[in-house]
Amino acid sequence: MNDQNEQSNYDVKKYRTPDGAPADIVMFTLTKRERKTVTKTLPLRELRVMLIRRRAWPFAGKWALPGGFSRDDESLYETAMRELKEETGVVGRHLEYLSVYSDPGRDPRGWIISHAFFALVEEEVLEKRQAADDAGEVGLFTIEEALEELDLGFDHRDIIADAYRRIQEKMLQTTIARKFLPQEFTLSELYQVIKAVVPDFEEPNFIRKITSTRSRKGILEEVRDENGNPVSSNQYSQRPAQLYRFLDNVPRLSIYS
Amino acid sequence: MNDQNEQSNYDVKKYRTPDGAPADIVMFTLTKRERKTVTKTLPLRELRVMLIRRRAWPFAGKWALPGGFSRDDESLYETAMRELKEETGVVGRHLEYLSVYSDPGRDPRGWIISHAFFALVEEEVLEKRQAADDAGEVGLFTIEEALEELDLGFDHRDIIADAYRRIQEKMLQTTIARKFLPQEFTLSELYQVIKAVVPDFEEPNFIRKITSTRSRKGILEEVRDENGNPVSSNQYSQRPAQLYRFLDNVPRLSIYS
DNA sequence: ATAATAGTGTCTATCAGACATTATACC
DNA sequence: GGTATAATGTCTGATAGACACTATTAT
Repeated sequence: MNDQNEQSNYDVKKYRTPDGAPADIVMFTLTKRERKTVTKTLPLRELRVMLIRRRAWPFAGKWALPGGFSRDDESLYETAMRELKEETGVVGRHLEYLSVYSDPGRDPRGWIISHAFFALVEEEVLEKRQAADDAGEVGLFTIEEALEELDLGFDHRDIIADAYRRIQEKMLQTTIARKFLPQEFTLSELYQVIKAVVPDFEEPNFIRKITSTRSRKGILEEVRDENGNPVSSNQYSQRPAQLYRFLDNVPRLSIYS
Repeated sequence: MNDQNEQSNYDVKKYRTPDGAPADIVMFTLTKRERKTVTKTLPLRELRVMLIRRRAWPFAGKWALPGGFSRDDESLYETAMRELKEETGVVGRHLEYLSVYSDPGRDPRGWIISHAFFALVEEEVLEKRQAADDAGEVGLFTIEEALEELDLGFDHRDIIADAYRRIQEKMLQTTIARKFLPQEFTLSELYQVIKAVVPDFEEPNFIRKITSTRSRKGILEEVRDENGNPVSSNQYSQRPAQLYRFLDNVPRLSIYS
């Protein structure tokens, strides 16, 4: 029998092995800022990324993504969930795998292969959390700040750039907008959320397209009360606006049809 | 000074580290089979996955994805390129990252975090290669065989299922169809390639849509000779068919517009 | 002539895109 | 009444979807 066919002959330490496999999390949130105007109006929404200031070597003092090393009893998804909770206090939000970062030399601590995730969180969840800890060590930055102004540790600028591209794509092709909205929302709110993530999205006939084109049936439904009457809200506008909620249907997109 | 701020105090071996970070490759190819008919006709095209029969423990004798461990002087993408070449003889084809597989216990050799890639290769490249090595050890299987009939090693069934979903999505949303086609091709060939990967794709007006809708301008262009006359081919049909080539434009897709 | 695949005509309903207009509130 | 946002009307041209029809070759 071939001696490679025996477990007892297998030596897991024959070659050098990685020094760690962390999960790093790009946590996106939409901040809402009240606007002081004469009449009711939508708050300003801005896409922001959470960063923490590093205390330890390497890159001590620099801003970087929250994250930490995976353990041998958990999947990387579980690592990301755990670190998200430990480092930022956020629990159970949308968390999705992005990519792996493995260029030799990317981490001065050794051979460290990092797995990036991105999370989407409503601002309210963060506000509770932030009050609870050391304010100077956690920051919410706009994408422009994170990508152009800050000097980030590791290759985290690349990771954030990739995550931004991914979230823009998903914002247009899926219904992840729901992660930044309450259960029931107006179409202006939805439009504003999309534009906050994809600034060059323009759709003058947005309301009509989303409400009355056959090909988009199944994305949204009107909210109705127990008598079947449409429910509207005038929280953000003079004239009340119809409330909608997301359904689970996402049309299949194709460049060929 | 905080003692965590010194490189000299950093111990990379304080915690258990992974026993390896392999790259596994889901190599897709479209096999072409001549059909014996009275007249000229397109060959049958079928999507297939390359598997190798394992020689060593674990899962010796079972079919599994080609792949191998990453080294500390290369990125995982480079690992995948190298393994693709070493294990299958294929060089320089489309190779793209898929996802990470890290469930505890997924590999009996230890704590091994696997990185799946997928590759797209024309059949011709494989044919040259296959003749050159031990025929029994390499196989090309249809997706149905790989997912339903074979008993694969590791979690490779899940990986193939994920890769299949991904390639179906990309086939409709990008121009990766070009990876399975010659530089210049007819619209029937393109349609056939799409259907080989996404069997339920149906578009009766395919030719008209791709050639004469404004919103799809920039995907394809007609091949023309030095005098500007359209070039056609009758390799696969009685009546010659116009040849096309891909351009670099891919329209941005959105469920909202 | 016949068969086979490539490609166009044609018709209706739907959709896109651009503006104008009306509707419903608060002030 | 004035103002702000929500929603609809309306018009033109483009597209979708279905089916019939014509075109170009090999045999």
